[in-house]
Amino acid sequence: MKVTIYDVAEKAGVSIATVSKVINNTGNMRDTTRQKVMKVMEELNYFPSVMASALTGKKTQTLGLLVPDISNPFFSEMARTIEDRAHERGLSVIMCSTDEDEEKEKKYLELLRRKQVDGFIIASSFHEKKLLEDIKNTRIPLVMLTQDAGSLGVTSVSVDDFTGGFEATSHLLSLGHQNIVIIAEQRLSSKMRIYGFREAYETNGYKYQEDMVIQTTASIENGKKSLEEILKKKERPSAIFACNDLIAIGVIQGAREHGINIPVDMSVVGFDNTILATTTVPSLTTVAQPINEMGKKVVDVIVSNINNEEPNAERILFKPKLMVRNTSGVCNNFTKA
Amino acid sequence: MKVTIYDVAEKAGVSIATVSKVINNTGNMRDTTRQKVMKVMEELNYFPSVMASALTGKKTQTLGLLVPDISNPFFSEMARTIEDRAHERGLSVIMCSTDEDEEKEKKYLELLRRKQVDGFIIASSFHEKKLLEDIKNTRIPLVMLTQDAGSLGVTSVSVDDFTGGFEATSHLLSLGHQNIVIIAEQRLSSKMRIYGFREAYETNGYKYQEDMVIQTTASIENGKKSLEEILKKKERPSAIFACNDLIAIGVIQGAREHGINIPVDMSVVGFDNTILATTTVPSLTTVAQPINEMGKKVVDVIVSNINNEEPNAERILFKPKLMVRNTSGVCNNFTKA
DNA sequence: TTGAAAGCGCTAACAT
DNA sequence: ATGTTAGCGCTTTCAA
Repeated sequence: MKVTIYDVAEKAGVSIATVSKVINNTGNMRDTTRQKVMKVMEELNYFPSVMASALTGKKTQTLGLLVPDISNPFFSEMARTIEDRAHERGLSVIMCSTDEDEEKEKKYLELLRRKQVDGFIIASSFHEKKLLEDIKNTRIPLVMLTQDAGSLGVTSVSVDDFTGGFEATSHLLSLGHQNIVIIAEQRLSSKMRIYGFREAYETNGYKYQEDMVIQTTASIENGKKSLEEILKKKERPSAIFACNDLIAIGVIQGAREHGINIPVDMSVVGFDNTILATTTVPSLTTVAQPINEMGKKVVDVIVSNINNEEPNAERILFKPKLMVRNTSGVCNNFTKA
Repeated sequence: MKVTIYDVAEKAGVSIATVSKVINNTGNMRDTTRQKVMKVMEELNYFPSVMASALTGKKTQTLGLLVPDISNPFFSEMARTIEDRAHERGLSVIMCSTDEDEEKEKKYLELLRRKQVDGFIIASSFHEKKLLEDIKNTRIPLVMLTQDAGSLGVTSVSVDDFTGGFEATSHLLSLGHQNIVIIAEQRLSSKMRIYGFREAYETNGYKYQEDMVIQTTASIENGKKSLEEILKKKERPSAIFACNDLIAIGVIQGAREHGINIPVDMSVVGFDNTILATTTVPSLTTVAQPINEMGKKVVDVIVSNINNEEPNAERILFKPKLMVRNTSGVCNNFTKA
């Protein structure tokens, strides 16, 4: 059977209270006693049960991470840094892919609560804000990642999407592109990128119009589909700003199938700077999010929330960085199909 | 405070035993009682604590998944299907990236044991086999993924690496390549792929030599480095068989930098068929592993092990599928630098 | 410096 | 059909 604190206590000839104290490194006791107990724990190959200690009010030492899709390179790269940092801080992480599906969001949240995770990192955009409020009211630490917390009053860590969109657009404009289409997701972060686009666009004296935006969700397939839609327009744009790399790559693949030369006939810029951006050919001009720093930061924030109980709601914005590569080039005025 | 079984019992005017019975859907009771209790649970927004029930000997309903690196697309894609299937079966999964590092393997295993996971899925190749034996002796269900269980006596699910290597090689041979170099990892699966290579190679009357193999670990960077090493050889191979896509892509990138035209000057075939294979240009000829089926299977196996207690050790091999794309072409006898 | 004992939220006999 | 109660493995006063 499993070795328990009782076994250790018995073999060491002390009480379980004493053993507990050495486990938690609390209380005072003779050094020889501590040594003795430690030795026995070693011999018995004893490991305290997280379950049992959690039941007495201590932490479970596990975090819940909700992402839209762990197989999306952006999130798997993010998950990796989160995992590493969490382990450094003594926490494990349970990952859940929601597909931005309302049912799953609810189910996973509930599940993780039942498992008494010490805190949540939410990188999936929640439909039902009430669920999050509920978490907050229960005083379970909660941090938003990759998105703003809105009126929720918790801290959020994300990239400065507005600036990212602004810079991507400025880059395109500086290359002479005026007829640009944006392919965006239904997330707040995408909206901010669009605002950034708009700001840059209008500042340059052009007129932003609603129909410059196409909505979709993140996948290569959807990138292709969006391009098809774009090609049906009377006027073909000279550049496309995709709100993430997956979509951008779909566009590039679709373009190839249509014999559209990128970047000669059309420029493309993505967002995220995942592994795919450097792996595709031509390599993708994209807006980099500092994934590693963001991942680290988000666990540092949640850890401090867990320890301090003080839900100080900040908005932490990281600086995006435009990575100019080979899918963006000067506009050749190729505006007719 | 957190609402407990007592709160429910009190408000419903029954004992906690009754509440427990409705939670677990066991025992007999008047239907009206069940209804009443359920209603109260609803009203109180009550969720039973997994901690507490696990402490009484029930399952924690969580799985431990050990992979080398969750940010490697092969593993993140695998993790996604595992996660989905696990959730279908009522389990969450804690993911840990070991980097194939002995320290981390040990640490994470211990951590997960303390958290009383119901079972382990091990996709990381363990240095210290004893740790795994220990798990097995403790009767915690354990399944190997992506690798053979060796003498461990547990079930394993993997692709038929030997056949995969064989087919990749046959493909290359049929294109006229004879001077082939393999870039492999230090894992058993790579070894099997090499054996497959060897079988195909020798069957065709060629002589396999140790120096046809270069060892490295999975990353684009290492693929590049390996190519550098290869280019230092007196004779440049006409084809390279990389034991996974990441390495293959590194080779392709390196080749481009050296002005080597793929597939004209050199053919490359990878292994895994991750998203990167279709995303790179030219698209990568690679050996596909049926990631989705494997992921499903591995959780089905672990779930049945958890339920039946019977550690029936099978070796489940999935069929690989060669995906011929654009990095492999006929040999142009380009053997001198 | 050490130990006894109550309690964490739940399950599972065993009673009633 | 329902309730009483003894644990599960640990933490934490409070006493000794």
